[in-house]
Amino acid sequence: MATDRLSVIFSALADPTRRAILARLADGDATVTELAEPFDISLPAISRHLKVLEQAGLITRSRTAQWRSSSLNPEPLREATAWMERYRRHWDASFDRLDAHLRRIQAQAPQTTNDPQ
Amino acid sequence: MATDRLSVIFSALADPTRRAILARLADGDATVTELAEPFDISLPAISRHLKVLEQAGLITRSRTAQWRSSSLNPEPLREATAWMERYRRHWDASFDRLDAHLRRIQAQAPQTTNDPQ
DNA sequence: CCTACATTTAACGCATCGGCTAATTAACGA
DNA sequence: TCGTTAATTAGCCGATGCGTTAAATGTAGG
Repeated sequence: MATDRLSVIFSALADPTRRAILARLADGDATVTELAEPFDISLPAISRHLKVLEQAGLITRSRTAQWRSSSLNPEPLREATAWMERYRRHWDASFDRLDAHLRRIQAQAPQTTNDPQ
Repeated sequence: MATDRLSVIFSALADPTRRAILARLADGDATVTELAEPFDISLPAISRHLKVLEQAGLITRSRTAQWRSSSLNPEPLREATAWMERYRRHWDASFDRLDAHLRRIQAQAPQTTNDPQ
């Protein structure tokens, strides 16, 4: 069923290997072999993790000769965070004040109003 | 494998029904039957969704007579957000400035330093 | 005690996930 | 053109996820 965007993003983040890959990519682009190096799993497995991350929009990939470089695309993290932000007032007492403050400096989008997922 | 805390949290959030349940609970506690009402799925299915949410720490449950009330516990969302925040600098150009500002007003925990997952 | 109501547990089916090895594709370079 | 290296695809397997229906459990109340 996981057909909606947020489900795809959260599913992608649910795997520790994939999160570790994202962490690695935060330090710079890397090829599949480079990304596989720290792990005990096979190259095809890494390849499929990358496919999952790509489909979630969390990485983009480019090809140079026979190497496929992956780079981090954190935009979906922003989406996921945006969803969670709706609950921030429940955990952070001073959220409202801070939020208002942030919006003032940032002049962000007019606030996500009411999409239930 | 999903044995680490973040994996459990993200897995719980990966299902749209569970996210909708959380959204509902943001408006106040509810019983299993009340939570099931908007959905086309069986009560046992909802019951298991609640179990998943509970194991992720996203809800807590209390029993009054034969009713089990669920209430939102957003603390894990804070954890998940904390993980994502590490990438914020990649998507938000003005993050560093804002982050510093936030830390100044909030006097938060001394900043997550270096846990790779 | 017996019934009704709320919820969970059991047992099943089916799809997806995450791993593997083997085979294939793609590009380079001698 | 042939061999090497990089990466993906194919096919398999066991585990898990999410749904179902039927049965069991727990609690209140006549």
